[in-house]
Amino acid sequence: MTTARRPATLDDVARTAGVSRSTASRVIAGTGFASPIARERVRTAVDLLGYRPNAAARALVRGGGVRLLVAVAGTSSAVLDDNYVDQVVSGAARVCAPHGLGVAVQWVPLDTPRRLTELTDDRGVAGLILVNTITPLLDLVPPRLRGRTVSIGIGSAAVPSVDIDNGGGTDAIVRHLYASGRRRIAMVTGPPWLTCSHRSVEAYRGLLRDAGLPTREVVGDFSAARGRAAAREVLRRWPDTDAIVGISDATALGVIGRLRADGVQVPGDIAVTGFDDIPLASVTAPALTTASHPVRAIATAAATVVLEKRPVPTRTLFPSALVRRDSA
Amino acid sequence: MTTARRPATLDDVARTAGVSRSTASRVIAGTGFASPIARERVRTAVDLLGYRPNAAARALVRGGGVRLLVAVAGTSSAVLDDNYVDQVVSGAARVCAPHGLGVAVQWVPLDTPRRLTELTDDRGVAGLILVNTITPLLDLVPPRLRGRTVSIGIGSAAVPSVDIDNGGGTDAIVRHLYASGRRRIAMVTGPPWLTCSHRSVEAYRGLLRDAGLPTREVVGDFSAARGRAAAREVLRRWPDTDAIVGISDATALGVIGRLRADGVQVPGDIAVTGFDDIPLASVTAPALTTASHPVRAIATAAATVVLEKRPVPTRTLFPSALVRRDSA
DNA sequence: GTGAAAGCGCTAACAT
DNA sequence: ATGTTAGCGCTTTCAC
Repeated sequence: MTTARRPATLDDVARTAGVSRSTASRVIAGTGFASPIARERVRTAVDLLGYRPNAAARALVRGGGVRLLVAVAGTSSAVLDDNYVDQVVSGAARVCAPHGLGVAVQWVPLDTPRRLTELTDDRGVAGLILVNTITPLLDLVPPRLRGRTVSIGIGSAAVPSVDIDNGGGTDAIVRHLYASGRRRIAMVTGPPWLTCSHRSVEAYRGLLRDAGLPTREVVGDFSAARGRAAAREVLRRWPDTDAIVGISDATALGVIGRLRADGVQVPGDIAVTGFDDIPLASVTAPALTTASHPVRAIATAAATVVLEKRPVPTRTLFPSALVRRDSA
Repeated sequence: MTTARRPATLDDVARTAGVSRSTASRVIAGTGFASPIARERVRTAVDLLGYRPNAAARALVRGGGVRLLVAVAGTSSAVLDDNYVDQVVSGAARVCAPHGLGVAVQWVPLDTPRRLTELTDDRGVAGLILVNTITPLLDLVPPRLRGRTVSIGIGSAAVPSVDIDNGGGTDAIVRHLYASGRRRIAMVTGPPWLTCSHRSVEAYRGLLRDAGLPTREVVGDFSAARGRAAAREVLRRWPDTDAIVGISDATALGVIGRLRADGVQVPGDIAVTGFDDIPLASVTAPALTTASHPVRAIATAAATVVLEKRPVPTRTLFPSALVRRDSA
């Protein structure tokens, strides 16, 4: 038990283990050779002294950097005020903690993607998680960070992506709507620039086309406020709509709020669906029919990919499952 | 414009500025003396080269650490799966980013507070933000981190606290209820061990006592599920209840869900209030009457205190304002 | 006011 | 298999 004082250094460990620093370093870092005896003695010394490698020193010599950067693209820095981003950052921070790494989050202006370069020029950046990416951004990832970058959203040849299968989730939702007899189905989409939300829209279009049904699209932005406005627009343009697919749970909640204010019954007159399955989705009235979106698991996977920097598939899709509740 | 390659080091800056490393270091770190001319030349060199100090090297020599640790106390690691924690971590990460620092988050078991010591023994920890603290934890903060620790919740002589004025918020809520004619007011509290939630309960008790009204308390845990169960319990124990104060918005939503399932009108039969003013509070049906809780601002303040490590008041309370909507 | 020199704690050749 | 030797990039006495 360390009595008090200065945390133990590698030197202390080596000394008490009766080996050289190099040997101690090898067994601790798990790199290079070491005899079983040496290994054992070092191990003992380590937890006798309560030794914890100094992340800064390690990063300095290896040039590995000391924090994971979560770079979020968007039109304003307000993109950072988002529960989705919070979850990604927090999830990554959780994975990083045991590795002696931290997480930082910064906004990358959509119209000035090269701002990303300033961020990644910093030697302290050990890895990069891109959120809400667009292609120009992907191409700006510096060679130094190759293999240590992952995108939550669309990827590229050089940047693997980890994402939700929103196409599949939307597919399940629209099928459910269709199966329940809905035929005049509208959709409140995400912002057009956000490439990864296109898959949802495409799933919606594909299904309706196959069914010989016309599409009814209104642009949204994931927020409840836009959901409200979108609902009004849908009602105005297509008064006979019998279902509205929201791009997010917040959107759906906004839609429902607006509909109710207009005296429209949900799901009686119009069925409404969300996407995300936020914790509150089961508590609202009516409880939301939606599709799951395991953001936390995705963030964890993304951070893990960056930390372990071992080869990964270009694209990992987390399944999205239909969650049937009362709103549709 | 740096053309490509290896990021500039302090040596590069010194060389192009025609001064010694020491001088360059002084002007960049803003420490020590330097002639205006030297200062100027270094400045120029810095942005000519796009120089960014290497956080790891800096941390190594100064022993300052390289990441902020958010330590969250709780009964299980599930405390980390919480929107509140997410916001704190994300907010802190945002503040840290420009300083070349990262954020890590870890759980501290409530029954093994000394686990905190293992975390803070790490030289990489530049500062500490305690969340959901209890007194034993406060006393475990090592001297090394004095002045670089802040608690979101209760504090101590050695650890300043930054927190929400939940006493004030609850006060406003209960007064509002009373003013609307409610007299049989129940409360769903937070977990008893969580000291900082006591202030809410005390405000509730104080007001009711002053009004000569009996208290009706049920233990909750901030979750909607507990809110549901608590609502049932309230109804069973005090069937004539006409208002329920929830310790959080999620709690209130759970309460409302349960009440509605039982055919109870909200706010007609029973008024229900939350606490937090989450984004969805205005979208639910009925829209939630609640008290604001600027978690993000609090997290930002906490991280700032830690980073700037300048003397701060022992206790900073962020005001909580009543937000009147439809549920009460 | 400025520079020379000595590390911070660790890893990675390079011997041995 | 293990030890010796250089640094990684920066800050900071300590002389000048």
